[in-house]
Amino acid sequence: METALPTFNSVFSIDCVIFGFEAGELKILLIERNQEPFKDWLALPGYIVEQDESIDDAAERILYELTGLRDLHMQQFHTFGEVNRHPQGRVITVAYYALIRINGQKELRPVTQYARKAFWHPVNELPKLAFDHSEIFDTGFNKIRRRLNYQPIAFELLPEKFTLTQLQSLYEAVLNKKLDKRNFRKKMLSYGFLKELDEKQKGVSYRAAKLYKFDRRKYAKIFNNELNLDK
Amino acid sequence: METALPTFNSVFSIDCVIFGFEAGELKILLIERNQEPFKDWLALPGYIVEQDESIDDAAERILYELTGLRDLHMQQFHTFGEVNRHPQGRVITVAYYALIRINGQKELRPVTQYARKAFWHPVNELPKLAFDHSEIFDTGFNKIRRRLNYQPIAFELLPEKFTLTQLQSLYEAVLNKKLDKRNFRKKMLSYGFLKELDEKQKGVSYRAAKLYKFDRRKYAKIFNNELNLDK
DNA sequence: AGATACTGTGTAAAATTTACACCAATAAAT
DNA sequence: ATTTATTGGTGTAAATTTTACACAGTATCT
Repeated sequence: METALPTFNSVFSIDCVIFGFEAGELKILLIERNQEPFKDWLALPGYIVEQDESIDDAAERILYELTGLRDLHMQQFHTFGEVNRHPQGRVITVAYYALIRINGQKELRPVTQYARKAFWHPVNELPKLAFDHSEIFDTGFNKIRRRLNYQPIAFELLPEKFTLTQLQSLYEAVLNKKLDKRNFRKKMLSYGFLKELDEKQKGVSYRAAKLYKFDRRKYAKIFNNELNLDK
Repeated sequence: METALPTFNSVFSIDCVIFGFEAGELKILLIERNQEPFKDWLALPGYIVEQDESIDDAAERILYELTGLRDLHMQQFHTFGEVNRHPQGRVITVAYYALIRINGQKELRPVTQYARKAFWHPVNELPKLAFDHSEIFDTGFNKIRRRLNYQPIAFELLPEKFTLTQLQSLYEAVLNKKLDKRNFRKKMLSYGFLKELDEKQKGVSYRAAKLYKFDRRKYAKIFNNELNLDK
């Protein structure tokens, strides 16, 4: 395709802020860079968009190549376009987030040379990251904190079957505050999109809790009304 | 600056969704294009980012060049990166919105050749726009609709001094629904960030209403608490 | 049998949201 | 001067939602 567009030596990239939840703790996916600049630094998984792929496609591909994870539901949340954010040239990056259940089964294994390894790191006490990735992370964390209140993102972080206590501790981890147990349950159940299972938690050394499932269909009804929620 | 980055022939652009409010009606700023592709079509004001300017700076510059408007508080809301969204090559665009009081004083006058003219158009019954600008507009409109509930954007659309009825009709225009007069006033005033002036509306052929001002300082107090609003 | 650790439940008070209608004030028209 | 037209400005009661708060029940482990 011929272009009449003025251009300069410019690059689009994608950076991914991937949240996971494990042992009551919120974590984020980092890589150890194996390439200049910022070689050996910790960074968000991120790389350059190809000419023939949309940015949404690029986000999926890049995350896969750097971490081995696929099929996440990724969503863009902000674009970072300061002139000198990349030391080697002009790079504008579109940041995406996704949420995932951390699962011992899913191995984190980069399939490119650009990352030496990928691993989960608690969101608290994050080290300094390469480029402006610390800022990107902060922006992403604020975004999901807000979206937690009006999007069903919590359930992407939990196993398919979960207890109400697990759900609550996830909310507490994201919002960084304690919630009242009775009020939390009352409210969650009142929405009507949690399905109580005939099953209990296993392997705990105390009274086992009931398991619940997120009912996406029922949620959709409520969610479709969400835009005119404030009648 | 030398670069080791792989690149391709690619372009960043900015598109602006600028809302204005006039005569109880919500409007949007359009241009008539004077350049291929989509010559003579209506479009959002938008153009290409330069190498040495941040995307935020570019947004301001581009809006000025195409419409003559400056010093708006612009905010990015989404990035559009489909492969074929531009017929002449790969162009990824960052969309910004801003809100402004429409004011006969401020002339709309493009300072480049790329736009033949700029003008306000009611948001209802928008014609088909160039590129994917209709989609960009829709996304932006949904964004401000949501933000209206937690950001003081309404006041950017109104004159400095306004009546409660004007404020209400703005909310009604953005949310596209009728609100109850007494409840609306009660709630707005209860926030405490509206300052009642010793002045009344002029030039109306009926009982003049009191004028109010938005008190940004008081708002800031409330707004700083906004993140932990749900205690 | 006892210790441990978490599950699961209800109610009353407070705060917020909703629904709803009429007189007052002003300017324009007669 | 009177009437007409038009919007301004106001309160209350009912319904709903949110908040604060504590203890007995049950599974497991020793």
